Amino acid sequence: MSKNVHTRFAPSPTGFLHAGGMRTALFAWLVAKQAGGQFILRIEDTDQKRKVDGAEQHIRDCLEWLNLNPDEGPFFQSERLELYRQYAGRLIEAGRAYSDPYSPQEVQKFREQAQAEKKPFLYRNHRPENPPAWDGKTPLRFKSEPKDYTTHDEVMGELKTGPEVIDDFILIKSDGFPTYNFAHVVDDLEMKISHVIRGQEFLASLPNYRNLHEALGENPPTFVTVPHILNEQGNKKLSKRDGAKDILEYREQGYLPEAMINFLAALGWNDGTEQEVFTIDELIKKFSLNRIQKSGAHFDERRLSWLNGAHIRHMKLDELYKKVSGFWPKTAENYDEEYKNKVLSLVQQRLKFFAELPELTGFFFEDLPVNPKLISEHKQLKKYDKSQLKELLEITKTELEKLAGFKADKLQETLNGLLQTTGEKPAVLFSLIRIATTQAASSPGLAETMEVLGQKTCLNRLGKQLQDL
RNA sequence: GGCCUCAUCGUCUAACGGUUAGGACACCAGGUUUUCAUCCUGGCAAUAGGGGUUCGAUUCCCCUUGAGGUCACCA
Repeated sequence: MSKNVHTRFAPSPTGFLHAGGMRTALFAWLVAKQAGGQFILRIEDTDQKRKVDGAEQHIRDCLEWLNLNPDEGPFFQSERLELYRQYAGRLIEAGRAYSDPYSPQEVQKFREQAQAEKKPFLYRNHRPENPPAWDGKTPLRFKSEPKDYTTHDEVMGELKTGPEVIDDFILIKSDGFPTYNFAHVVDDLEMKISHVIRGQEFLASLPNYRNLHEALGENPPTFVTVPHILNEQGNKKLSKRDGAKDILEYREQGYLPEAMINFLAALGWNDGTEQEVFTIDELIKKFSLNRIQKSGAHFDERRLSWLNGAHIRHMKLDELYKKVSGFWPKTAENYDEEYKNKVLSLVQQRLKFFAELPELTGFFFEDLPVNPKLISEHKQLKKYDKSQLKELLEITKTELEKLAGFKADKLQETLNGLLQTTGEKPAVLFSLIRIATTQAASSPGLAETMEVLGQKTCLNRLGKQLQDL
């Protein structure tokens, strides 16, 4: 029998989201969508000190950008304190929770002592014999029952652990807020979460969660532990302080959500075939937890960039046109849609992300100043005298002036004819014309570019180049 | 330090115990009458080390090494 699939993304609002958190959200979303289940957003704001203004909105913006919209939520743990108290009451009644009588300093001493002995710290070694009744002003501890576990994880497989990893962790802090360890278990039960999908940092705590589930008399969910994404150097888990980028920076740079999703999904997952580029629908269909990689993966921005270019190339022009609207150079505002569409069609195949658009298309919208370096540093043209270049441009100009109908195929004919009459190689003549008409280090095909620029602009620019020679 | 997890080209990865260890990114070279890009062709490049088990090991077992995580009134 299959249970209803409920997954959740449960970040704490402590800053921006990076690729690691975003991928966890994506996996949870994919699992829910694939099964026709529910994807729930839960904000884990139980640490008031670390809470950052705007972080929650940022989380929603990220999800919205990638279109991973929650079916339920957001729920806020800070608004559910009563619920955690109820569960805590159940544990106290069952004799499975007790008041922690030590001061933080005392606990710290125990910890240092354990460290000095090169042993892991276990609070339960100091478990008080007759703790006072819990008054809500001290931490409430879980009274664990250390034992062996074999825990099944959908990614990691069977995990065997001994009693030494089970400890009396804090359920409710002295400020009245629950810890993550307690709150997430309660919420996952209450929200009927079927698959708990989260990062590797929680792997070591899994047995403790099972112990808590047993104390509550509840069944654990399916555990899905996703390995970390490492930074580009590969020596650290991706983290904010280590220079990981805010995921929204990629939106600002003009990356496509579908490319980002493709990239994140393929970072640690594959479908077993040689397919590299996936649509979102394909991912929903093909995603599988048991093909998630067990080892961490390096974040490789070049791969993201390639993938984004690939997705851009696969787009229909009018669709692409809508997406790039905010990225044109300022000078493009005087030009109409038809013109910009033509320009876009010429650069579509060389666009990696939209922020490159101004650099790639600037010369379509304004006359760039003549840049003598384009000739003086050109590997062929630098060998020519100015007078020679001048002559070539003069001939070109006269030919183009005569031309009626400034179309790419006609232009190509004319340009080919010029090769004949001048006896020059394309590497010389075409480069020269291209530089004169664009003043750019690179451009789309010469004839196509000239057609879009139009006869008047081309002749005008040839004239300017001639004056400079 | 204890415990846990992981280990194939620089990177992402494929390979029922039997493959010339495959693909992709990146890089390099060539081609598509200029540049950049696309596209095509080719090239470089990996099973961390050592022991087993087996007719045969990237694959199973052990040890070593390396990497990551965890041992908070953070999540």
